[in-house]
Amino acid sequence: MTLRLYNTLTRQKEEFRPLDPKNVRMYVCGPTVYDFAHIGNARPVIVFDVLFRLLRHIYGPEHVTYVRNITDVDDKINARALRDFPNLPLNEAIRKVTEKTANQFDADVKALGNLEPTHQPRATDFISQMIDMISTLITKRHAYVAGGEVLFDVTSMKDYGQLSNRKMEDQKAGARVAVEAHKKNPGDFVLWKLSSAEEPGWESPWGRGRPGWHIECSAMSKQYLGETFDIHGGGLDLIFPHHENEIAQSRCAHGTSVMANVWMHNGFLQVEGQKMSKSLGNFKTIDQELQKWGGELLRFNMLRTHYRQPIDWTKASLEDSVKIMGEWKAKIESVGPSTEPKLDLQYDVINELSDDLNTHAAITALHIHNKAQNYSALEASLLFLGFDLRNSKIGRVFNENIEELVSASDEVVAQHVSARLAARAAKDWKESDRIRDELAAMGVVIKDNKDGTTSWEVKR
RNA sequence: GGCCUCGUGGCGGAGUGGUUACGCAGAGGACUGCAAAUCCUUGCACCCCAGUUCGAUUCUGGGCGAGGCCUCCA
Repeated sequence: MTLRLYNTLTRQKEEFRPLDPKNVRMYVCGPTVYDFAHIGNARPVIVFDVLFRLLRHIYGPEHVTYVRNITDVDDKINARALRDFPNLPLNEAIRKVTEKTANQFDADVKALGNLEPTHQPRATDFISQMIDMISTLITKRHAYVAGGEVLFDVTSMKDYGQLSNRKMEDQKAGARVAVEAHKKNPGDFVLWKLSSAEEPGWESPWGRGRPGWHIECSAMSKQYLGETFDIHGGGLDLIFPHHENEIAQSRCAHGTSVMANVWMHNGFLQVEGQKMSKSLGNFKTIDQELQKWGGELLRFNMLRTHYRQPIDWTKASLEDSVKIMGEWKAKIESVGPSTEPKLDLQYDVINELSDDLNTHAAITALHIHNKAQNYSALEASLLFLGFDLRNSKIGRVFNENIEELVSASDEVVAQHVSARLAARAAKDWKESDRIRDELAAMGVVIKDNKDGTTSWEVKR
């Protein structure tokens, strides 16, 4: 089994060779918890969960460490805290905001069928490690204190810009990057900044303040995965500046030539062909989409597109997914109760995933198992990918929608169905069809089964 | 301006130097009182131009087009 992964650092697919097969280490940047996570936030979580599953399969579950952080120190959180809890002391208000949204995130992610990461650290629990790292950077002359901030000096690192392939002099300094007098170079970034009395802060050698955005990931990855590890993942937008700066911090602090061997980035998500934004009114939270479609469906829809491609999140595509998943669920259940389907995991699915996580090709393999009526293999593969269709509600309309679509109670539907059965027994086709039309008007679709019974389901 | 993606049939979306992607929708058939569901069969493609090649959708160059990043936005 050869696992090949596309590495942003080298811009090509490479064979994956862990530093230590007994402890394969992966770090993924998680969300900033200032509000409900949106559907775009779900993409890296799902994509890297599939990679986590694949690594566990190849190296053994106990030999893979997966860290996904939660950012709970951020100026947007502060703003949210002031807005939502104006009467509480700021630190308390912040904790309320981050607890609520972090719990929501956990619930969302679980409903999407993701395994729990090995560790899910919060930035605020690692302030002292960040302070230590910043001190080291100052000692090694990679950082300096100026204007109430500790700044990283990008010229102190010869190959800064390697990941994003950027040279600082090419950037439109002055036009896009604010030139601030206290910075030695426009590209220097904040490691620590002082807080005013109203802002949250921690004591440090440089005064009461808070960490910059990038240092937390450097500190937490060091804590759990060491100075050098295997895979670092996140969204495309994090390549610059976040990941570039993480690399700078970690490598300069530890004196290493690499931070992570493989850097992986998922593509962005659009909604109905447009960028998702609050101003366009097409902003979708995971929670809303879960209510509407259910976790399995969102997960499936996400994996139908290769992780590096942009994905267009459309109703049409979701409905397509409903058809596929609904059929598979029916097929899997048609063979009776599950008996150890895990034993029937086929090579083809693993093989496709091993080619840079080609989930779409893996799904094609599932279609082929379905076609071949190999439902045990189908179920095994689905379980491997995180789909438990037997316990899902695919094919059923969700929650409140059922009320909208079916304008009659179950009893009324049942009365119609039995009246129609009687008409059919009497070969009164006209009456039978009339009742069927009536049911259709209520939003109910009739199926006459081979065994003479009639079943119905909600019309989509 | 700099850096980076991508352009495949009605739609979604893989992949490949020569041979069927796959799914949805469409068409035909089986089954059915008629339908639905299911099963079988099937039409439809690789942005434009030049080059390399026996042969390119796949490689190289150019063009056109779309998107992202350079703003603590996954």
